[in-house]
Amino acid sequence: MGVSLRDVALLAGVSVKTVSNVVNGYAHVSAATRAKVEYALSQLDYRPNLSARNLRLGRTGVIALALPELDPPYFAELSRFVIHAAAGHRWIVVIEQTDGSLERERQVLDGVRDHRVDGVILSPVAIGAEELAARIDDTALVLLGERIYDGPADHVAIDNVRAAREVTEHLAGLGRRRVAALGVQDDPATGTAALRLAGYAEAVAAHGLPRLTAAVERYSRAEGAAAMARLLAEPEPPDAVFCFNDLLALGAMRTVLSSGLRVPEDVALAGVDDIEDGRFSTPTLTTVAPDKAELARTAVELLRRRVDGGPGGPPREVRASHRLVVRESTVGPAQTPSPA
Amino acid sequence: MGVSLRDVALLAGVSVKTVSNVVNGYAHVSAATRAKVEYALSQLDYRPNLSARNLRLGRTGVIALALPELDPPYFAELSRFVIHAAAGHRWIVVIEQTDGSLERERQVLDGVRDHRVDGVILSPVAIGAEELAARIDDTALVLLGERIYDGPADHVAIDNVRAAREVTEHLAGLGRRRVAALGVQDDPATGTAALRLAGYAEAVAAHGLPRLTAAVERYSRAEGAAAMARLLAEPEPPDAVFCFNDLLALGAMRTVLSSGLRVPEDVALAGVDDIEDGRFSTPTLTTVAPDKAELARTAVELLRRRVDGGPGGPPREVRASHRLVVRESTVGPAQTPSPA
DNA sequence: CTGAAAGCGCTTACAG
DNA sequence: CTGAAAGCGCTTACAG
Repeated sequence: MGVSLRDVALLAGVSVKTVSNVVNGYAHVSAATRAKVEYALSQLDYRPNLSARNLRLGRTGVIALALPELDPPYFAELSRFVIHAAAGHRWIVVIEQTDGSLERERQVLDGVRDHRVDGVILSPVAIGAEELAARIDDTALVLLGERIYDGPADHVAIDNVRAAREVTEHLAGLGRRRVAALGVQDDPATGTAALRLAGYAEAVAAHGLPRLTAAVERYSRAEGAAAMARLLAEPEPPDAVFCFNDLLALGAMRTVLSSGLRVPEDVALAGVDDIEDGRFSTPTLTTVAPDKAELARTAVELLRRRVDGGPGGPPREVRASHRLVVRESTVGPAQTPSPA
Repeated sequence: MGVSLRDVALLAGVSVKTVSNVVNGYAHVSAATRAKVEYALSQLDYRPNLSARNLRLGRTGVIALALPELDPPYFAELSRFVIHAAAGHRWIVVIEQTDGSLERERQVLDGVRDHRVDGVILSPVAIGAEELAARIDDTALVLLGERIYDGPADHVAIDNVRAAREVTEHLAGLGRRRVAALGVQDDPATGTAALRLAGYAEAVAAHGLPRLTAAVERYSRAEGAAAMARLLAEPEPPDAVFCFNDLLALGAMRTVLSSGLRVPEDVALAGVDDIEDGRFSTPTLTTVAPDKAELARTAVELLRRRVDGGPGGPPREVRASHRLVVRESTVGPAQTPSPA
């Protein structure tokens, strides 16, 4: 192996403890001793062995971020923020892709008991609140997403119902009379689709508008495109569509445009997530932007509390902020730079 | 802490060594002993402490995947494959975002010496071959990307010159007479832009076509859009553009469409990377698809060799395969499903 | 086939 | 302010 504390101690003519003190920046080391040790440290180019330190300290310095998949833009963007936030706590982040499988989600949770990671930030898909409650005795865990609210672990999410209501109201406020909701799913009451549908329903009811919905299996461009095609095929197609995420909206946009209709003139479109793609689509996409940095920071801080403080009180439900970002897909081109 | 080998040994009435043998699946354990041990193991729900095992074994079970950023779709998609490939070697993957900073790249490389990770898969931006050679004495390292060829470490990439030639030839073969290259940069001879420009130059020269180029600072949609605007503003604009990656191409597409021109009728567009976005843009995007799974698998295997085998011979230069995927942005709609 | 013991490198009471 | 020693949990020669 490499250079150990013992090697440094030998060279500096002090004890291992003293070297450890210097390395860890403890006070109460005489200037002379410190100088000797620091000289030896640099002379030998000492690097602490993190495996040893972690064994001693009973931690790993690693946390897991478990997502269904990494490549949907929303998850990739969120991951970036989580990695940054974790670095601030001297944690490195292992990305675990669960593919939404129950078995994989269980494995990730086991990572804590295997001393593989100090804690887990999980965006659950398959695992239920009951099983979670049963298996996370001492597992530091923070939940993300819309799957489990008021569950057995800390949870951070935006206010989905309010966000959905706001987008729908924006659409209605533009004078649209047939505002559809695209992305309905047969999920539990606290699922993403259910919450966004609830917010949509509140808004259309308040405006006395009809309720139009299109269901999907997955939140992908392809499903968004197909669902939009079904909406357009109806006798009275919508003049605005609130898509439950940006990917669906981008797929829907493709369908609208390729059927010769215009966005937003014929159909206004809005999504959720504020992924980068929507800023560069033609037209650019109106969306709900969750504060991803805040989401990430909060999740990491909650995890830090659990790791440091043991059990530490009942699970916390935290709301992160969001804002409506209005772009061309609902209000038309503003000052789009017209090339040539 | 939790349950240790010693606790299991006590309960089973055997030595720690024997429990370790059973846990690690060594042969030569009598059936009776094995049964006793396994009973105790499950009774106590034993979990090996990976920190301890790693300290003893001198490894961490973690590798780093260091990329400039995670959210460009190409990197997100590639990461997913790397994580899968690494799992096959019982490695978990820490994603390190370097932001292209030299300091961050150095830190990541230090991770090996800190016993934080067993090895690093790095897509370098700032660090040069010379510095790399100087600092990677015993660091297991595999390079990705186009920045460093024939450097001091193993390297995997597709054949960029050939790929660029193939796309350009596809464009020329369609009868386009003014094929531009979008994405030129002032980078070293082995940089992405230089290699793709070389392939492009070979092809246009072979077809007796003029050489038209547009430079960019970064490979983003925004820069692609801006560079395309400059090309369209020229007296004789191109009728086809080979964009050095898909993001640039998607940006360019936005510019072409919003200036009232058609893709591919007026301007054919092609990119590189085969990111998912290009499969759902309007029109869908012709591109060079690197075999990302092969890239990832090869990188992980090379790393495994270095970690297991010590130095193990001179650096290897490996080519991963790619293929041209022809879509609407060069040949027009084929059987696009026309809704309603 | 199984056991007793050493040691990986670190941190931390406990003395002095 | 500094040192000698124990111990985190594991694996591995070395015996028997």
